[in-house]
Amino acid sequence: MEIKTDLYLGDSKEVLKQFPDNSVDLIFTSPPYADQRKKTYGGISPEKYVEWFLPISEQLFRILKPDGTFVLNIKEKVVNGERSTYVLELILEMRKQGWLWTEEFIWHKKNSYPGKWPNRFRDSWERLLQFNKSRKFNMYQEAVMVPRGDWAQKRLSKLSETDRKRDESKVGSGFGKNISNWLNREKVYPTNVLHMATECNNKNHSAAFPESLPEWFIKLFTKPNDVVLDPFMGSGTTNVVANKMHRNSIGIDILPEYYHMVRQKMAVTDYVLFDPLVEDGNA
Amino acid sequence: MEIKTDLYLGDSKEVLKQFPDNSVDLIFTSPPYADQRKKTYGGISPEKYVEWFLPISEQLFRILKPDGTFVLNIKEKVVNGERSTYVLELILEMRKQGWLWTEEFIWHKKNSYPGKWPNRFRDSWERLLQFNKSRKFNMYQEAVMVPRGDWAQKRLSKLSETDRKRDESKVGSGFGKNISNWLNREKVYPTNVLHMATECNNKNHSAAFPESLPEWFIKLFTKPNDVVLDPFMGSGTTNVVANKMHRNSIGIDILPEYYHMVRQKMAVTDYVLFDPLVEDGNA
DNA sequence: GTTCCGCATGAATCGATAG
DNA sequence: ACTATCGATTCATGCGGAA
Repeated sequence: MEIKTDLYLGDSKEVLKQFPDNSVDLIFTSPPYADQRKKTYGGISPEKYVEWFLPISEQLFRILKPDGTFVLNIKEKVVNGERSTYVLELILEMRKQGWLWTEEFIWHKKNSYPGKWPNRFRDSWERLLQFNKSRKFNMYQEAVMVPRGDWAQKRLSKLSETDRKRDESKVGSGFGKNISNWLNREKVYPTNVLHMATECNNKNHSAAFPESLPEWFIKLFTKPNDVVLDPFMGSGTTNVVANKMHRNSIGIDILPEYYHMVRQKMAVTDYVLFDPLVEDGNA
Repeated sequence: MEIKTDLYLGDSKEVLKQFPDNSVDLIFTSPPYADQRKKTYGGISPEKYVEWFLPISEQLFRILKPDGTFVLNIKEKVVNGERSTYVLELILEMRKQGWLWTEEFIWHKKNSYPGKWPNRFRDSWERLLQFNKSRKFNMYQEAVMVPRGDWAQKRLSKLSETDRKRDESKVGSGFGKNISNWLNREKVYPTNVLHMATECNNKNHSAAFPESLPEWFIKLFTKPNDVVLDPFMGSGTTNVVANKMHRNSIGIDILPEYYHMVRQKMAVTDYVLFDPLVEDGNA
C-alpha cells in the first residue's frame, strides 16, 4: 500500500474542520509555546493561550479515532519569576471537552539550553501529555522495549557464556534456543521518563524536538499504514519520521515558509519510502 | 551554636498554629499521597485532597520567612485509568493563597515500582514543586554544583550511603581519595531534573524518599543554623539529614509510632551532631 | 578482602470477583 | 450500579552469605 503525506497551508483551527470524524490514529504535536517563536507565530500571550488552544483541541477530539491517542509536547514558560499555569489550566479545560488525561510522560533533555540565572537552574525537561477519547486505546508496548540496565549484563554474563558454548557446539549456527530466550529476556519495558538529546545539528531550521521523540510515540501508538497528524508541523519532523516508518501523515502549518520547506523535504524522502531497513516491532 | 531538632506529635493543621510568623527557612515535605498509606494515615481521597491540604499550606505560608522556600514532593495517582488532577488544582489554589509557583523539579526515580499493564508504563518520576512567598529568595547554587558529566551525577547520588560510610571508616577524616578527586574536577550547575534511586527497604523502616533528596534541597535553599520544617515527617528523613548538615529542624507527625521512632533516631544521631565530615558548600 | 549471586521488596495499577 | 478487596504483573536495589 502506498504511504501518503498530505500537507496543508493554513490555520489549524480552520483547516481541521475539513477532516472527517474518527479518521486519525495519532496526533503528535508541539504547538508554539506562549510568547515563544514570536517572530514567526506572532506569539500567543500566556493569558490567552488556553482560549487560543481550545477550539483546536475540540477539532482534534472530533478527528481522532476512538482508539487513537493525542500526544501534546508542551512546557510552560517562566513569567515574572513564576512558572505560568496555562498548561495546568489547559489540561483541566480539555477534560471538560471530553479528553481523558491518561498519562504525563517526561522528556528529559540531556543537553538542555545553556544559561545561568540567580534564582533558577536550566530547564531540562518538557511535558508529553497523553490524551485519549476512550480508556481502550491502541498501545503497542513491545515496539519500544529497551535493553535492560547495566546490572543485568554483569549478572547474566557468566550464565550466558556457558549456554552459548553449549548451543554453539550443538547447533553450529550461532544461536541456540536458550540464547534466543536470553535475548528476549534482555529487553524490558520502558518507563514514562524519556531520555533524549535535543538535536542541534540541523543547518538551517532547528526543530522543536529530535526525530527520536515522535518516532517513539509513533512506534508505541500506531502500526504501519496508520494516520499520524501534526497540526503545528513546523519543520515537519513528525511527518518525515512518520513517512520513514510507513505511516500516512497529515501536516498543517500557518506559515508558507514552513509549508514549502516541508514539501521540498518530503519530495526527497519519497525515494526512501519503501526502505526495508525501517525498524518496526508492529505487524 | 547548638543545633536543635524539635519534634511534635499531632495534626499539622493544628500544631503549625503555635509557630511564629516568618520563622522557617525551608519547608521540605512529602505529604501522604491520596489514598496511599491507608493503613497508617487513613488515606485522603483524591476528591478531598485539595480541601484537606489548603489549611495546612495556609499555615506554612504564614510561618515561612519571606526569603524562604517550600518544596513539596508529590505525585498524582491513577484513578479510573486517568491521572488525577488534584495536584494541578492544588497549585492553582495555593497561588490564590499568595504562593508563587516558582519552579517544578523532576525527581527521576531510577528504580520505580514494577508491574505491567496493557495501557500504561511504570511511573518513574515525581514532582518537586517549589513555592515561594517572594521573588527574592535565598538560593545557594554553588552548594549543589556537580562534576561535569553524567557519570558523576550517578556516582554522587549513590555516594550518599555506601561510599560515604566506607570512606569515613577507611580514612577517618572524611572523604577518600577518589571522592576528593571528584571534588577537584570541573563543576557545573545542575538542572531541574534529579536522578536518585528510592532507598530500598532498610532494615526496619522504609522512607518515602532517599536522604539525598532533602539533602539536595537543604544545601540549595539553606545555610548552617537555618531552620528546616517537615510537617509530615514520617520516618524523619528530612530531620535526620538537616541535623547531619547542621540545620535546626522541626518535625511533625500525627502518628505516635513515627513520632517515637524519630525521637529515638535523633537521640542517636545527636552524637554525630558536630561531625566535621558534613559536606557543605555554604559558609 | 574482594566479587558474585540469591533473595526480598517497594508512594503501583489493572481486572476480576465479591458484597 | 458502585465500592472494596485480592491476585498477577515486573525490575532496580541493597543486604547477606558464599566462592
